[in-house]
Amino acid sequence: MGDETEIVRHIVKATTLKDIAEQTGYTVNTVSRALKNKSDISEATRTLIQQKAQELGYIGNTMASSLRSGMTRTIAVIVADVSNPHFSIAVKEIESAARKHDYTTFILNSYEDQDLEEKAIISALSKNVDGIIICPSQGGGQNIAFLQRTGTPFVLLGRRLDNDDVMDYVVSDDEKGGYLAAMHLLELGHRDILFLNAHHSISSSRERLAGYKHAMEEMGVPIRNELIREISTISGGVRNELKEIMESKLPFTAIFAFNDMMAWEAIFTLNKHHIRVPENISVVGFDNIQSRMFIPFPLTSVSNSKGKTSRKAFEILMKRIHKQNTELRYHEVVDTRLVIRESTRALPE
Amino acid sequence: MGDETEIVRHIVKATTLKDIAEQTGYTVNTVSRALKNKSDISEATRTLIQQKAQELGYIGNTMASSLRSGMTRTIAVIVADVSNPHFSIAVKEIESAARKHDYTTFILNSYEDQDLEEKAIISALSKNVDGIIICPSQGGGQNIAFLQRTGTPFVLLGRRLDNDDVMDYVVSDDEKGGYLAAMHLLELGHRDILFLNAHHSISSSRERLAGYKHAMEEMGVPIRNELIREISTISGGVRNELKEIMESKLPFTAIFAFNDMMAWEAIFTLNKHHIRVPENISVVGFDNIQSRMFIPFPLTSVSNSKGKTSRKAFEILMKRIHKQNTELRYHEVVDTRLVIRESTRALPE
DNA sequence: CTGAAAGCGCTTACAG
DNA sequence: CTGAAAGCGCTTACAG
Repeated sequence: MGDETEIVRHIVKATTLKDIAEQTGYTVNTVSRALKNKSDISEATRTLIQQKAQELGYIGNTMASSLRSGMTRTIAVIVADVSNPHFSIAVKEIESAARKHDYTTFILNSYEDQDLEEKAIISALSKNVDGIIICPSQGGGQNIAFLQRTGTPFVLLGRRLDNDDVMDYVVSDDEKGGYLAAMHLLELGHRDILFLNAHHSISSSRERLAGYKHAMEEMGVPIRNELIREISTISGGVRNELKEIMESKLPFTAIFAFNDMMAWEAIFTLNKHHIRVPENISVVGFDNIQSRMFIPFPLTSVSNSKGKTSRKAFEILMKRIHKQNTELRYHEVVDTRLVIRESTRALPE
Repeated sequence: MGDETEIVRHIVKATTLKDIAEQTGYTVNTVSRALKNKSDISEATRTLIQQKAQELGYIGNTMASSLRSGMTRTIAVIVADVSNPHFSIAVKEIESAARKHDYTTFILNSYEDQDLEEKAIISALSKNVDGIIICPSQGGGQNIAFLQRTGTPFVLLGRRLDNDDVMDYVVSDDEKGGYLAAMHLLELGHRDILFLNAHHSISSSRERLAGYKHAMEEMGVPIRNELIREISTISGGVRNELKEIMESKLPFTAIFAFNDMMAWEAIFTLNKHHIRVPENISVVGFDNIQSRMFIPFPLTSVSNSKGKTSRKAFEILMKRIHKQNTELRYHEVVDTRLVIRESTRALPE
């Protein structure tokens, strides 16, 4: 331990309704009702009590009120890894929307691991959250099925599941995104397009692949499975795979990466091998992180409107929590579009 | 709203201690003690009760237990903006450490705004968090002073305050970092070093400036105030400032930016004006984000060990929560070092 | 080793 | 318009 200084410890007991009641002569009940602006309290009483609360620096004990009312005004967001900008932007947007509705947000990482995801869900449930926004981790939907059995409202964000017609979800139009990315490269003359995809248990991975294949077929380019790779989205996965591919001498002139971080890693790795982007290889990413940060490398990328997607997920969760339209499921597919920058160029004839 | 499907709504009431008590014939008290592995429960009873709990899928109600025990096993992390990788990495590390100690983490953004910071603190307090890790927002320490008066344990992360001898903090050695960055540029022959700094109410801003000045003085280079700029750390701030500087024709050959995001934005802006890094201008950043993400632009940057810093802050918070060493304050200054990449080069003679 | 009672700080439902 | 009582689901402190 570093520098350590002596202090006087502050011991402060939080003000409760009881304190306000004692100091105003009303009962705890009346104080509670006055502070919540209930209609059947006289104006004078309300003012008096609210002033006293202000004076004492009263901060309500949400825990206690939740225990009785059944609502915690708390939600949990469960993502693979907040340190991935794609998720941190979503978390920011959700926290921001939640705050405006007076909800507080738990953040939990699942690291694409089924066990950690289950723990995260249980952790959220034991905190009695009113609802959960979750990007289901790769590897299957057992945890989500469990979550559904508990009856706690939740919304899937960014990925859907096989049986998702009984759940709410907000996803991007990943098939269109995959199509746009591949078509862009095809139109530039590329034929050997390496797809650095994520695990096929992730719906967006499957759908982007469908889009890729669709574009290839439309242009009459045969689909070669050795060009389609499933890679860990964890940092370092692309580097290892790409090294192997280059050693195997598999020819390719363009890369379509599952997300921008993987695209960056691909470019980084290529550069290490003195291969230049876009001079030697064209690269397309997904997520358009560049719209939020001025990354100095101008990456062509599929934009999936994280702000809109996140806010939509929160809105739906609110509806679900407040039991509106309980017979309906909300299935939102947010449009994607291609943002062309300087990481892609035409293949020389 | 998009596609909407009818469903059967699941209504599930959570299992409580009472349910387990009824089904085993013991009282709620005994059930509680058995599940918490208290010593004065017979082995047979413990096993029976734990099996029944497992069978019923019992998930404890933390809220209820907190109300009685006074501990929520919940912490809050308050940062300027989780979508900034510097903070999202810290949040990830803290959440990860917290989970291992069975703590759950609230995330709150202050956006460098005093009012939002106050609301975030109140929100955390009303959730009865056991402790708070906070990166104090720019503009003064009134909110932290308020937080201290409440008696809730907290640790400052990344920034300290004037009166911080009465608080715990973990910061980087910012002065050393500023010194290393400036000295590196000076050794490369640069003299007109533009410092794109953050607001002076941020301690790390003041300390990095002190390091910058120290290096300049050591090399006998006069300090010119027009080269030292205070800029909003919000995305877009650098671009505007830099445009203005270029229009004013103020000459500079190198930039030292308060953080990597600002450095990236500077490079992005320079490139837009057809100025190349490092050919025309050298750039040094701070935070070394590149160690966590394969950003394809190799930025020279000051590394400040976010993993170590975050974990340290959590450890100290734990000590504070558990009232260890209450007479001492923990003041940690984590070492910084320069990581030289390709964004800096010697000034031509 | 187990139980009966009280209480954490609120809100709810009802009485007057 | 205000109050007295009960209760949310646990844990604590004590009794036996």
